[in-house]
Amino acid sequence: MSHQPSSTVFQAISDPTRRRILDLLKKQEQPVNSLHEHFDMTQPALSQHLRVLREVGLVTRRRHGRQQIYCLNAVVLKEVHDWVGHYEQFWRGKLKALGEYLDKAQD
Amino acid sequence: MSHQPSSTVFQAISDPTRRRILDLLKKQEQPVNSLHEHFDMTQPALSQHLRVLREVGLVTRRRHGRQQIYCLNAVVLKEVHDWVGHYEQFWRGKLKALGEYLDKAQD
DNA sequence: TTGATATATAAGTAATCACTTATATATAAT
DNA sequence: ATTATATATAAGTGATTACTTATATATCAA
Repeated sequence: MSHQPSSTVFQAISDPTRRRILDLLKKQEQPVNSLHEHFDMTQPALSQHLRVLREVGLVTRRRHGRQQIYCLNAVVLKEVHDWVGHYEQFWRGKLKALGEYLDKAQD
Repeated sequence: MSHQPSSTVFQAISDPTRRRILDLLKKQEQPVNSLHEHFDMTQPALSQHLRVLREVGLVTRRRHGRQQIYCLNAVVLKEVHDWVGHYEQFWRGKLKALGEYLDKAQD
């Protein structure tokens, strides 16, 4: 039972705007207009990014009056964390060796 | 001298084929024809994916006779690992709480 | 040198992308 | 009811993507 990680989460976070949205929601859940202040694009453009994030489950929303409050659902990122985690050993060894080399080179 | 719009690591790993290439190179460095056996696409298509990976530094290559041996350079993934790492706390708490809830529910 | 093998690049294409403007929907305020 | 506000959807566009086939380059073998 080896399922490939679903392509969609990786694709969702491949866009810098969407990563920034997540970074903002990490600090605090907030409505669209509040998020919009941080971006140099139209409101529909932002709403489209939010839709992509919603569709992969990275954010949820709830209505508050006229506003939609967007909220991070970070657990979806676990898939990415797990995948990249399998590579950690491959750079940790190298960086450690580099550090030790540099330490010695100082003498 | 104009350079190509440099794609980020996030963009490079957004494609499932390229993630599979990295997974294969994680097990062992290998030449293009060996990688190619695992994919249902033409050799040029694979070479183009390898180029993307090279351009962001995720792989290196060295010539061995007629072959080019591709080799993982995982340290580039540290950027991704660090970014998702900042979200870890947001799912860890929730999952822990869920686990405890399920434990209690068993009684 | 000639031909085979391994890989890369070039050119073309259909699908997807990230945007835009225009418009629709839902709620709130007057 | 009418108007304003907050957000979403629709339709259109140019750029980028992931592929294809055709061709170029580099190395090896005869």
